[in-house]
Amino acid sequence: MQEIAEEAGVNQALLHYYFRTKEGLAATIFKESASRLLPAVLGVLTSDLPLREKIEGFVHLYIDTVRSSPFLPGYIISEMQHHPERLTAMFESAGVDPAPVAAGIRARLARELEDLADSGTIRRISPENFVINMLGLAVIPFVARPALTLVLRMDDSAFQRFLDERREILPGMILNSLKP
Amino acid sequence: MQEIAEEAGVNQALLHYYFRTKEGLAATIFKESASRLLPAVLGVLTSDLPLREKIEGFVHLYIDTVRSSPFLPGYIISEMQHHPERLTAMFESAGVDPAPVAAGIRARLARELEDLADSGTIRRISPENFVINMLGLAVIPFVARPALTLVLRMDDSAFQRFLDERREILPGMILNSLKP
DNA sequence: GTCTATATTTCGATAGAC
DNA sequence: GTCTATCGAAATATAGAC
Repeated sequence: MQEIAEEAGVNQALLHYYFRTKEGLAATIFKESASRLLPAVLGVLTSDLPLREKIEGFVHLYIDTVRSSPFLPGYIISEMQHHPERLTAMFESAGVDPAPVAAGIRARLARELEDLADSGTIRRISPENFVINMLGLAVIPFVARPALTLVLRMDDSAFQRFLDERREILPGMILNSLKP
Repeated sequence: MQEIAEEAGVNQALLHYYFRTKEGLAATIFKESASRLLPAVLGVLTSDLPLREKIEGFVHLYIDTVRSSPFLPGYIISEMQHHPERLTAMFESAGVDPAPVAAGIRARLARELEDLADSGTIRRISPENFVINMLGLAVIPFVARPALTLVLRMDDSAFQRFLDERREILPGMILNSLKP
C-alpha cells in the first residue's frame, strides 16, 4: 500500500478512503486489468468475419494490446492462480453471468468450425481447442519473457523484433495447422 | 511461513532453522519446482529422436508431468514475473551458465529444422518459434484452468478429459502446422 | 477529499529450554 | 533438531484535523 501510494503521489490513508481495504484495491485492479483484454478479444471471436480474419484479428489485437502492458498476462495468470474468486467477482460486478454467454459464443464457433470441416476447408477441431490454441500461442512470449531474456540473451529490442516477426507469421501458422 | 509450517506439521522456528529466511525458502522451492520440468524437457529437445517423436515426447512429458502438479506452471510464471532473479539464482546454484547451453541446443535444433525445410518435409520455422509454440500449446490449459472452470463450467473430471483429448491430438496439430 | 498521527494486527526472525 | 515464548519491524487500517 505504501509503495502504491507513493507511486500515485498520495498517502496510504487516501487509498483506504477510496478502496476501503487492500483487498478492495486488488479486486479493482484485477477487474480493470482483465477488462482491458477480455471484451476486445470476445468481440473478435463473436464477429461475423471469416475465419482467416478472425484469427488474424485475434493475434494482432492480443499482441498489440499486451505489448503496451507486457506484464498484463503474467499478472492475470498470477491472480487467477492465487485468487480464482476474483474472476467470479469481476463478472458479478459487471452484472454478467459468464456461463450462458460463453455457451452462446461456443455454440456459434462450433457451428462455424463444423461447417468449414464439412466442406473440407479445415480439419475438424473443437471450439475449445481452437480458442485455447490461439490464446496459448499469443500469450506465451510474454509469460516466457524472463526466460528468453536469460537463456537467449534477448534484450528489449530483440524481444520487440521477436514480437514483430511473430505477429506476422502466427496467423499463417494457425491457418496452416487447420488445413485438412 | 505460519501456513507452510502448519501444513508441514512443524512450527515457524523450524522453518527458519532449515532455510534461514523466508526468501531462502522461496528460492529453494523455486529451484526444486523448476528442476522438475526443465531437465526432462531439455532432454527431449536434445535427443536424437526424429522430429515427430520429439514433438510427441515433449507434449506427453509436459502434460503428464504437470498433470500431477497442476499449479506448477502458474507458480513458475508467477515467480518469474515477480522475481526474475530467481531464474538466475537457480542456474547459478546448479553451476550452469544457461546462455551457452541454450545456444548449443538452439544451433542443433536450427540445423535439424533447416535440413527438413530444405528437403521440403516441413515449412521453414525458427527454433525459437518452434519451441515456444509447443510450450505455449502445452502450458495454456493449466494456466487458463480457472477461466475454463468458470466460463465453461468445467469440473475436475471434465478438465481431465480435456487434457486426455489434448494430449492425443496436440502432436498431430503441431505436425500439421509444420506441413509445407 | 486529503492530510498527519496513531492504533492494531500480522509477520518474519531470534532466544533459549529441552 | 524441535519446541515455546517473544521481540521488533512492517503493514493495514482508523481517528480526527483541515
